[in-house]
Amino acid sequence: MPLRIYDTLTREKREFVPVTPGKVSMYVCGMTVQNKPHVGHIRASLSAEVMRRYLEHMGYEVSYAYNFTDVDDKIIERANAEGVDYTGVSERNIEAYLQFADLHNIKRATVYPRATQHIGEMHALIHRLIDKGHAYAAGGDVYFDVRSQADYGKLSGRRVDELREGYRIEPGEAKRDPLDFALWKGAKPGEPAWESPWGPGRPGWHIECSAMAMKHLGDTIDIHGGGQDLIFPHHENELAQSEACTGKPFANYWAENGLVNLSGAKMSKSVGNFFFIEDIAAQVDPEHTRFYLLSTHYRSPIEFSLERLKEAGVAYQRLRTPLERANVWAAPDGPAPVGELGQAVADADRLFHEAMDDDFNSAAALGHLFDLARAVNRSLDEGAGAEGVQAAKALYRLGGILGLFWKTPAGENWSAEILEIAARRDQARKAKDWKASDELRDQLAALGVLVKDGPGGQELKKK
RNA sequence: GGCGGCAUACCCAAGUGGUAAGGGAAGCGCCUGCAAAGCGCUCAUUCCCCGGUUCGAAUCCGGGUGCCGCCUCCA
Repeated sequence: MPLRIYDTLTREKREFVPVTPGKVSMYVCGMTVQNKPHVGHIRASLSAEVMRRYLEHMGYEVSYAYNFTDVDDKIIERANAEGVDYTGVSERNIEAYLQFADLHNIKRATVYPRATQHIGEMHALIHRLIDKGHAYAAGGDVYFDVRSQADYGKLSGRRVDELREGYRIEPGEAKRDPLDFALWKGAKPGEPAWESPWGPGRPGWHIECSAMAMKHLGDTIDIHGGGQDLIFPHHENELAQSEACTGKPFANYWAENGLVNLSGAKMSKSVGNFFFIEDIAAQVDPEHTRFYLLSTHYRSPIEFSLERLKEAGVAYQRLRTPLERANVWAAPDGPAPVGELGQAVADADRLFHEAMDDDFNSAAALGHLFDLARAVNRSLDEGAGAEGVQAAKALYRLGGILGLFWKTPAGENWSAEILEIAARRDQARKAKDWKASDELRDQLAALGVLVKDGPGGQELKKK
């Protein structure tokens, strides 16, 4: 079954056909690095990354650009407040983003272009737009002329004449039409500025993405991602100026991800209700967070709370248990399972791929993994040995396509106190002193250690 | 006001014409000294409401209701 991807522009799922056979180009509007990364940034990155992983799994060579907008009003504002250069703020937040992306096993993009490193490319685009009559310079700024683009609004389903007159024109702006947007902003005193044919200034918000996408991926990219909150105006404007410039389609599939909600409302910087990923990572295993984010389709909104995450952790452990029982990380390859177990592996493999082929439906794909986990546990219970281990490895590989199961079961560094209590419990248990043994188990539980008794004796596990 | 999306069990969540995946929680059973884990079984005659199309609809059409997002910076 061919891969189908939902496209915001045409509002339908279409079979995926790359511009160049065997290759895929992806561009994702990444962070404006004015603050530390929050959960929404991680979700967007993850949504795109899973597409990338799956495309690579299918044999495509993927070029993936994730950009950083490293200069804007809020970055400047913050830098001024801290008495540092704007790069002091942007560099720090880019580092934080990469750190937490790594922590959640988000593969590094092919390239991380930054707005300020593409000033020349932006100037070139602006020149072309002015030459073609789609842009005009006014008062040190340069604006895109929205009405010069007949199909402006096609991505977000808006029409210029229907757009509410609720915007405002900043003092000093010289737009011909209120909907026109800045390609180049003339510098105000004290702001970081770059020289340009229109005077010193800095990029408008949208032109950077067109410049970076075209430079690194070409005039027409296959997949364009980012949060759904960017559809208008950002993606709309990106599309308009790019197509006005090249006359070619800018992106073939607009695959925007759904937003993260808190208590039913959108997580938002402006509202102030958001979680820094740093704070989540301090309390929740990154594997659990990744699993949770993948358990809802990428285009649906997702509720984020510690309770949900905790539930997801329990569910995720169900998937990991058979892998740990079989120790797939260390087990050598062997003959594929046959019979009923072999059938369970084949079914899971097929259903997993069918789900992912259907617009990267990781939620459905994960559901099929649970069926395989049960089959593996059953075979392990029945002493299937090597076959069960190979079935577990099949589960491990499927999860790996989604970037799960990357943590090997770490040998825990138990404190001397815990080891001492555990030793006493082991003794009590061997002496069949159940009362003492259970009390000691309670003590360990209070210290966050779970004790499991198996044929080989007791086993300690972090709760 | 305009544009878009969503509404499936106690909770989360798949499912876009063929007769309701999966997970959590809960209950029963097996296993276990007891637990934990695992396994087996139970848990929506029904998919927000009302009409319609169809042999057949959670899925399509029309009309409601509710919630969310965008229209200003936001992933």
